[in-house]
Amino acid sequence: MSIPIPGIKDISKLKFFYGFKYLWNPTVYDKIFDKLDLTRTYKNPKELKVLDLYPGVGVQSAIFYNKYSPKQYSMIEKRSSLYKFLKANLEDSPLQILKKDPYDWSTYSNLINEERIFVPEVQPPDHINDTFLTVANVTGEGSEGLIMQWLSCIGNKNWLYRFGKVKMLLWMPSTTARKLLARPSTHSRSKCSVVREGFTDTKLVAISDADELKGFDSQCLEEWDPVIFSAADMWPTKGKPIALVEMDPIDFDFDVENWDYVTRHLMILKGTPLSTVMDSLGHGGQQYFNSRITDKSLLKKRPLDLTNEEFIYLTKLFTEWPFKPDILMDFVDMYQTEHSG
Amino acid sequence: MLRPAYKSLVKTSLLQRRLISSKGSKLYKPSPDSTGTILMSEEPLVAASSSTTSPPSGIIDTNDFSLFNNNNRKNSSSNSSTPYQWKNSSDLDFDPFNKSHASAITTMTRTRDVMQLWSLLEACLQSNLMKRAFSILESLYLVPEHKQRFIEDYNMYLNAFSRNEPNFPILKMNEKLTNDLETNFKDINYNDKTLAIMIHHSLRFHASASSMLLKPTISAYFKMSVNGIREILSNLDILTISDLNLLVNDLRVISLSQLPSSVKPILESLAPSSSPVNNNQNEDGSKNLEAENNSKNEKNLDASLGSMKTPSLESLRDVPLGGSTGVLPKDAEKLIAVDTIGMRVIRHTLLGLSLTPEQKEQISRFKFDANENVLNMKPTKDGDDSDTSINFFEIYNSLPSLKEKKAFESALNTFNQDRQKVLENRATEAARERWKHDFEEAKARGDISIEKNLNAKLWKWYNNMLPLVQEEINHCKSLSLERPSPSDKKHLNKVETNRLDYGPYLTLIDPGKMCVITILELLKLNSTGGVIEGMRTARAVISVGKAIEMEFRSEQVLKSESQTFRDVNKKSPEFKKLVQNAKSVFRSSQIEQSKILWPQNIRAKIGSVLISMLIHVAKVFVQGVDPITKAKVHGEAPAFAHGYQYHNGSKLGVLKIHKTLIRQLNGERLIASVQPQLLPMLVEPKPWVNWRSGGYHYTQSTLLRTKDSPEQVAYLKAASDNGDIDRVYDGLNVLGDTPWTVNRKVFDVVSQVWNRGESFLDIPSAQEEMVLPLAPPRNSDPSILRAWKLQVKTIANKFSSDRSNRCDTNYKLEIARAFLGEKLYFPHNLDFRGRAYPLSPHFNHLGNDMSRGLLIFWHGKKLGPSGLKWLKIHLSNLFGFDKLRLEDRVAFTESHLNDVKDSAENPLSGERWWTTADKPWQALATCFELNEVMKMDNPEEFISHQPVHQDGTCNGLQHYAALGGDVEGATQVNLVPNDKPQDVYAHVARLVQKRLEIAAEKGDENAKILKDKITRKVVKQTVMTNVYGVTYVGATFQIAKQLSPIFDDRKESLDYSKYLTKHVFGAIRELFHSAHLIQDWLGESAKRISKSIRLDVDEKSFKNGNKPDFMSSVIWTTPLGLPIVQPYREESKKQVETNLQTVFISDPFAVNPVNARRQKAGLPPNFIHSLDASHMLLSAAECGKQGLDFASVHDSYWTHASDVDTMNVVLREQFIKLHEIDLVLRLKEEFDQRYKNYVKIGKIKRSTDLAQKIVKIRKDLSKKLGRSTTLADEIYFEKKRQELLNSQLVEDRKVGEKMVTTVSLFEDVNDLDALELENGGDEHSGSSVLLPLRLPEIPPKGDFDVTVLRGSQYFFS
DNA sequence: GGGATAGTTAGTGATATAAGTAATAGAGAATAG
DNA sequence: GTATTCTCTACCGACAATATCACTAACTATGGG
Repeated sequence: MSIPIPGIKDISKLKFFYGFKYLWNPTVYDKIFDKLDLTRTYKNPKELKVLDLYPGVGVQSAIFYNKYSPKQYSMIEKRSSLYKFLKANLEDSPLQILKKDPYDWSTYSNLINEERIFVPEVQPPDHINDTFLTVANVTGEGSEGLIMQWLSCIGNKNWLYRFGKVKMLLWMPSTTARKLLARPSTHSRSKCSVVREGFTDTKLVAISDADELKGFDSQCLEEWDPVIFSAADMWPTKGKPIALVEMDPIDFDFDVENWDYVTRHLMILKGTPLSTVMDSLGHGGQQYFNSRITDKSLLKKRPLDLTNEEFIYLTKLFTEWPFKPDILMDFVDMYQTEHSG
Repeated sequence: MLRPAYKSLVKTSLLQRRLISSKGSKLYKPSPDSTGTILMSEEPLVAASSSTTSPPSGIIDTNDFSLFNNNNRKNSSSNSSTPYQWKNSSDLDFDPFNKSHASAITTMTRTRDVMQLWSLLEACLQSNLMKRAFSILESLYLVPEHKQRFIEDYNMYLNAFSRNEPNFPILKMNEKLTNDLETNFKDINYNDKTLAIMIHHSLRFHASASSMLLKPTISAYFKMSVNGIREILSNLDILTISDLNLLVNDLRVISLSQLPSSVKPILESLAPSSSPVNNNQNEDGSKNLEAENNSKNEKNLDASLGSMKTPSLESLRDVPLGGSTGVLPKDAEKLIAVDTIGMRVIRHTLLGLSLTPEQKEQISRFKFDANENVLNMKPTKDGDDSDTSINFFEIYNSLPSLKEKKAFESALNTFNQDRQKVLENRATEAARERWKHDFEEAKARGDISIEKNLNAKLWKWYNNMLPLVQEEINHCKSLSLERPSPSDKKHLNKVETNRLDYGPYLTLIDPGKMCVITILELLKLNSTGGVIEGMRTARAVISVGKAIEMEFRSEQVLKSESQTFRDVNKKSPEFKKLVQNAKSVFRSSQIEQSKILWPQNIRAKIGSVLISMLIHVAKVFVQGVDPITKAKVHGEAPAFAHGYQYHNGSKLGVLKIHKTLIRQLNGERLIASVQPQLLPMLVEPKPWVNWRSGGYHYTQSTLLRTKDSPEQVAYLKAASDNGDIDRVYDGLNVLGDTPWTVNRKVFDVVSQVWNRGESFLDIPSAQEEMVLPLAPPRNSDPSILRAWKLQVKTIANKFSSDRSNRCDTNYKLEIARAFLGEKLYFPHNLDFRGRAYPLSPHFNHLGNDMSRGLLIFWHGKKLGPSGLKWLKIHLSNLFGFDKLRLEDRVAFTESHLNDVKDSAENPLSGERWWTTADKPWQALATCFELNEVMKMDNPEEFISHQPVHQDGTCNGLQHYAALGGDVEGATQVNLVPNDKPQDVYAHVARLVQKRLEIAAEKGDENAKILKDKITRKVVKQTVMTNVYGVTYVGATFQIAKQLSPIFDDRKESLDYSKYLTKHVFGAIRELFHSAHLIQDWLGESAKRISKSIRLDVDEKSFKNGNKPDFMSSVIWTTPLGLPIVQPYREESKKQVETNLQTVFISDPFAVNPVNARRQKAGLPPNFIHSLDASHMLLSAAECGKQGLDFASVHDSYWTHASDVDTMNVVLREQFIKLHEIDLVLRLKEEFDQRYKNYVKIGKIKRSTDLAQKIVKIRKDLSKKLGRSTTLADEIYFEKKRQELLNSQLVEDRKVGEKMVTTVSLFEDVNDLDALELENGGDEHSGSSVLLPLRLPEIPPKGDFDVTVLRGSQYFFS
């Protein structure tokens, strides 16, 4: 028995949410799932537990379920109209619909620890967790921060990543995908792409606008060979293009806090060569790094040009700096309140 | 839950869209057809025409309020003596008094360019870059609007040229002038100043190479005079005293009587004993000029000279005549130090007084040399003070007779005049000297001492920085010489291009001074702007730039002063006074002349250049631990580091200060880094005589703290030039003339507490390190990590705010220490509503309780019959018992006399009763006095210095009650006599309580829980801020803060607060119903005004034909004639590139649409504040007249205990005077007049006749134009109609009368309100039309008779 | 010497930045449609 | 013609985002006739 997939006529009645968009065309989904070839990772889909964050109207959820029939498929949807929509469509299906807020950390601790509704299996970090998959749609314009936070959770090995290397299929605005996937020496290279490089192996799977591809590295594109669909295949049809990425955590071993500080500060002046930019790390930074960096050609590079390996190297030097600044004090207090009754 | 996108993303993009909206950029290049009138920003944007044509009338020029006595609303509009000055003049221009909005758009665009050019011109001339200056002149000449004033710029140039080339022959100079004006600048005519320059040049040339041509040439120049010889001679910035001496006494081409009165006495005394022969001869010729030439300054000086004795010839005989004109002083600083004459005389005077032997000893030892004894700023150990300085206050107090006191003060004043000059001009050098001194001392003790001693370190930095600065200046100079034309920028790299921008400015000031200023500024800014150990870069670069500019300005004044008076050597104190007076008049005019301010971007650039050099050289020794070897490592690190921090994803440039230095700063006495120019003054401030002359002697300040708004300046200047705000000056001058001194006893206590480093009252303790909680493991739940981060942040912020708090206290204390025993004054100016503030930051009587406790009046007055009572009441007030009957307050103090005694005698070791007061430091000060009084047999004889306060009870509401004639409200705020004071807050609390009880009975759960928790304190802040228009949300937070101790859960407390706020608002509205009606009226009026359109707005400025930018701000005139312009407009900020980073600063010349929301929210409080400011200034002026010492903190008036009764009468009378006329009605009439021909966009029913007519006009028009019409088109035609109607030609007027426009149709409509559709009405058939702007009817006034408050003793108490 | 074209640059506008939305949430105005 | 989206949030003293890239207009330089 397969689960009915909501059609465009049904879903177009719903009003939209701050740029939240999703692919609705099942044929495109077929292509995407072919490309993903999930059974490679999940050899036994019957044991798979899927957590679907912001499923929207559940098109993807239904297709996924029909394809793989996982052991558990839980959707977390807070927005009332969408929740109602899901309830109505999937009333009698095995898909679980939970009205909780995916933004709230406590949702997960409740779900997993207290209520024990959704309990994934902890697996060692030598392979991708083959019984737990996360799927999310964070295409809303204001929700980019959430993606970045999830990324840093990979670095912290907390949140869902305490269960091991959990794959995530993540819908996001294509601009966000471009930022995340930027390679060194490209215009879009930024801190978050270094983070992505440091913690994950990420691939572009699908994108809603062929024009957007020019923002990505051509070599990578060749390798990824993403599914390209048109704006008509998503809802709402107008608005900014979206992209689907596949995100696998990887092994890493460096001092995350210091690395975070170093990358953050260097990427501010990302066009300034290391021969002058190091002072922005703290009092006398340039002098120190000049004395420590042995490969002088590195000094000619700009932060924008650095690979994560190079950032890790700089971080190592940074942590060995006797006069390094206090990285905890790296913020300003904008809101001093005065005046009391 | 996912948040809506707008919060983060869209918000920023909108901000950005706005700042770069096409408007801003287009303004740089005005379309060639925009031909506005000449309206440079320093020119009155306000009707120049009206002020010249309309006779001064109405309230502004009348010295009493008799014109106000019209209490009848219906009558007053037809009254011929209208309350505002401009009413008479409206027949000339169709809107004569407001050129600021619309015309500004077309003219301000160029103003911006001109301003930049000016400032550059001035800079180039000062740096002797004559070629570049000339090319700037050529650019300026091309600006058509500027032609009228061009000659002034040319004069500036010519003068610099003459200064540069003193040996340029007379004839050649004449040739140059002729050539310039006849070929280069054809349309320009010389003026009298030009002639003055030529005369000055001739005289100087003659001095070095005597010329036969001199006399004929000079005579010729005088004959060429445009406005008379006197006009030429009045250019004292050009002609020196010795020039005048030559002209009068040697060449005898002019007579004494033709001289400006300020210098006449000096020249008289310089004259050979036989009186000038040709006196009468010339007098006739110049008589007719006399009337018009009498400038305000001269009048003022005449007055001040009138009371002064002219020096006898005897004493002046040996004053050398300024015969030789020699080479100009290149270095004006040298001239400063010369001024030490007469100090022996002072010493003699002082020694002649009845002094103790010790005092005499002190005075004999004391060097009366202003340069060596500016202030007690030396970082000596405690207790040393007495050796090096004199406690003038003690000596003054110990003098037995009034006569001797007078003599003492007079001598002190003479001394202080010099010290003030040094203070304002030489302070940077003084700082430098001190550093050097400390360095040398430390050096003698060894290297480690240098590192330990802050000043020694600063000296090292200074020395290392100086060559860099000099080198940079050389770069700038050579670059400027290479490239005289500013547009010639080819082959320059980025650094050089920038250099070309700031170079001319940087070369103006002594490099050494710039180094000192930079260092001082950066130290001062430590821990500001929320940065943990450092400051914001943007703030730093601008502060340094501003400080440099300020230094430049005072140097300028000083330089020209010493040039003009350079040949006058002073021998006798009498003569000196004469010169001092002439100088002060001179200074006023000089300061006024320096109209040009440096552009903000230049300030930033200069600041960044200097700071980056300091970063480069300033090093500190640091210790660290090698993370690998764990060994202690020493090293040298830059003291400052430039970096960035993020806030909400926005970058913020910061300058970090090294921890090591911070620690050192915390332990130091920071006097070395106080901005010396803005300390309290040692002599009476220069009286305010016009809008930019008053306050400090050499440092320029303006009457109004304008928010970079040319509009505000324009109105202010017009009012000032018109003489409309003299009464504002009167009040302000009284405030400035009140002499103070530091309360030594309180100071000693504060000092002790401070040195202990413990937290005491609101002084936080001196912490070395902050203690942070242990970090949770990395893989903890994100929520736990977040909580920890938040905790760290909170602790760090607390730490940082404590430190900056302590730093602030340090400043206050050090300033107080420097002024121990001194007589000091606070120069004041006004915020844009007219409220007065001291100019000197950090330490003044508006500061916190400690600052106030540290200040007492210099003059003492016997308590007399009522003084003791008031002193006791004062103490009770300070303890918070200000809502008791007066006799009960007296009783309170009397019941605590033992506590008073203990507090005074053992302030720290005793019971510390005083620390339990609401305002402990002031209470302590009062205890000290009371304790002394109690020792007296006759308390009435006690001489008191303690200011006693009289505070209005909810002053804002008092004004509202008076405005609305609201009996109930008036009763609540003590306008009505009562035998005990009303407590508004308690009353509101009771009302809320009652409401809650009712609600609770109905079963309201919230009410049941809250009903017994309502205290005065809970509602106090909300009642207070309600006057300022606090919103529901804001009030909820306030109440939540009060409620938070009661409820554990923050969320819960907030929920209750929300509920409670509704009731509090309800209660306030009920109690002050009338006040709220006025508030609403003000708000509605402001809204309508700021949504209105001026007709003569350039119709092209309508980007979208139906959506104009609203440009009209709310403007009104206070009862004292001060024009208030609400400066709330949309901000436009730009990124400016500097050496360190780009900074984001607002563009002061941009003309932006008004911010209607803020205009609306601001009017009620601002209007009320403009009234309480008027009340204060009126009271101040009157108190001054009656010989009282007076000070104020907005609605708290201070005077001596003995004078409180008098002051109480004065302030009541002034309040009554103020409110005798209906101020709301007056405001409405002013609005009606000012915004007469404005229109607004509104909707009317489409079905009406009128709408049909409008549609028809539009159709016709549309046919003619061949496109659909817009509102802009309609505005254009209405504007045309108005122009025709106001035309001089009869035919035109006839055409105009026949013309029908969509607006003119409304002329016959009486009831606009009935016609107009309210927003969102259920009618779908409204059509957008232009309606004449109408303000809502004012709420009816009640029966309260304001005069009854004469008898209300608790009105102010 | 004049005009065209390629190259350069100054200036402006757009966008990204970090990463729990600062403590907060409901009204009122602006804008899109 | 209404509905959605955005913007505040008590007045004054008071005090502020920045780096980089794309694009364009204006200007310079060049090389060929």
